[in-house]
Formats: sequence, structure tokens, C-alpha cells
Amino acid sequence: MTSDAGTLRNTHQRRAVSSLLGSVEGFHSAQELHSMLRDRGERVGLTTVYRTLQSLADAGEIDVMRPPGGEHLYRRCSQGHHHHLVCRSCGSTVEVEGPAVENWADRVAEKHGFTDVSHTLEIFGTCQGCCRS
Amino acid sequence: MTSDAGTLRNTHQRRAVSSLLGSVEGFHSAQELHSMLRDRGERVGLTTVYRTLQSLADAGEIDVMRPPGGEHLYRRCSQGHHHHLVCRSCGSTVEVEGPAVENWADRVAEKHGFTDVSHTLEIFGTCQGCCRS
DNA sequence: GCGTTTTTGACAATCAATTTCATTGTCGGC
DNA sequence: GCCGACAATGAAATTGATTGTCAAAAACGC
Ligand SMILES: [Zn+2]
Ligand SMILES: [Zn+2]
Ligand SMILES: [Zn+2]
Ligand SMILES: [Zn+2]
Repeated sequence: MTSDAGTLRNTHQRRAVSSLLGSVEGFHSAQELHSMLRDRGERVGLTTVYRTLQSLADAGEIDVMRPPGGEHLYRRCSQGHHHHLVCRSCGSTVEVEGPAVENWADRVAEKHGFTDVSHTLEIFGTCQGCCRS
Repeated sequence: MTSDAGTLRNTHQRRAVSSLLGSVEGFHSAQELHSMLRDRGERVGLTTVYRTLQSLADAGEIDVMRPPGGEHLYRRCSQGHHHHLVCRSCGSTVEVEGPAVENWADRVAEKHGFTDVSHTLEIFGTCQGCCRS
């Protein structure tokens, strides 16, 4: 379904995208990442940026966030299941974990007879830096 | 900011959309609702369906769900803050509440100095009816 | 009714994301 | 080191949901 990971070829473009994701802070859209690559002098097509981000996300190497009314945002995150606390104003992000939440979600789903359970959870707010009005 | 709620006029179209939402089960997209209205013989433009859903959502009268990779889905739900447990296969929905989750989200945001906190949370799974493979 | 103001809706525009498809690049095998 | 099968690329075209436009129609206070 996902990973013919063995057949993935090691291309200049994939390395460029992957390396860029390793060197930037916070979440960025495909289009932003594409222009960053242009600025760096890398020649990578927008389509390829989309495709590479897709495959990295499928492989679990990056996280995807879908803010209300905006384009998809991508970021290289730490391993393992976690969620994001995001500033609505500047976009700065904190990774948060909550075993209690994970358990609650699974339990409530089981209680209703659901299997193969997953969930999405994002917390939005205004960070300290953006708070001074 | 939002609500000149007093100036909203009582039109045939708004009544049609609102009434439809009261009589259908589960979440539906704007386009689905639009064709349902056509099937019912109501004459409502797609643009108006979008606008009406938007304002109903702004007014908190309906819930909006944004499933991964799909269009926005709308549904008239019960009052108050809750979340949704949704079947990935048939779309059937259960409303769930979790005070513990709400508290956790607020606390973790405060701990990181975030204010004006909100969150989104959806649980996905396969319901009993869809489970027989 | 009348006039004002909101609402409607056909159509155009937007815009992220995907598809197409001819060209290019990888890489295992020789 | 070269070949050839096949994955990967990317420019351009396409999709498809959603939003903007604006003239015409409907609602409502009087
Ligand atoms: Zn901030
Ligand atoms: Zn989780
Ligand atoms: Zn189901
Ligand atoms: Zn909640």
C-alpha cells in the first residue's frame, strides 16, 4: 500500500527536499519549501516537491498539518506519536505528548465497537511572543 | 466581529438548508446537500448552500468536519463542545465527550505559555457494521 | 405599495493539489 | 565502464472544491 521502500531511488531532488526539511524550523507549505529550494539554487520542480513530501509523510518521516483554511504544512518532527501546539499568529510549534489522551481515544472508540482506530488532534493558541497586543 | 445576527433575513433558501440539515443523518458535503435539495424540488444555488453552511457554522449551529483529503462535511449536532468518532468506511458518526481531554489540552497549552486556546480532535475507525471483511 | 438593504445565483476566478506524458536519471547486471 | 529497464522528473494541463462578482430578485420596515 505504501512502501516499496526498496525501490526508492536516491535522487538529487529527494536529497534536497529531505535536507531542507532538516534545516528549517517550524511547518512550511510545499510551495514555501519549493521557493526555499530555488533560493538555495537547487533545481527541483514543484510537482516533485509535492510527491516527495507525500512519500516522506507516508513513510512517517515527516508530519503533516492541515490548518483550517490553509494549505498543508510539513515538518520533520521527532519520532513517535505526538501532537502539535501551534501559535495561530506566528506558527511556532511545540510537540506535545499525552498518553492519557491516546488511551481515552482508543477506549471511547472500542466502547462504541470501532476498530482500527486512529485520531487527529491539534491545539491552537497564541504564544507568549505574540501575546503583547 | 461576526454576528449582525439580528439583520439576518428569513429566506426560503436558508429555511430549506436548515430544514434539510435537520432531517438527514450523518455528515454531508455542500455539494451533496445541494443535490439533495434539488431532489426535493427546492431551488437553491450551490453558492447559497456554501454561504448558508458557512454562516450556520459561524453561529455554532452546525459542526464542520474536514476529513483528510476530502471536502468539508457538515452536520447539525447537539449543543455544546464535543468531538466525533467517525467510520472511515460508511461515515457513520458518534458524538463523544471527554472532559479529561479538554482539561489536558488547556493545561498543556498554558504550561507552554499559550493563551486563547482551542483544539480540534477527531477519532477515526471502522464501525461494527463495516467490520465484516 | 415603496425604497432600502440584504440575499441570491449563474458564472468566472482562484488556487492547492494531482495527472499527464515525454524526457531524464538511477542502478543492478554485464 | 556501458546498457537497458524502469523509476523519477517537471512543465504544462487538469481537476475540483471553494470563493468572488455583480446584476437581478426577495425581504422587511414604514
Ligand atoms: Zn507566536
Ligand atoms: Zn494522539
Ligand atoms: Zn461504518
Ligand atoms: Zn474538545
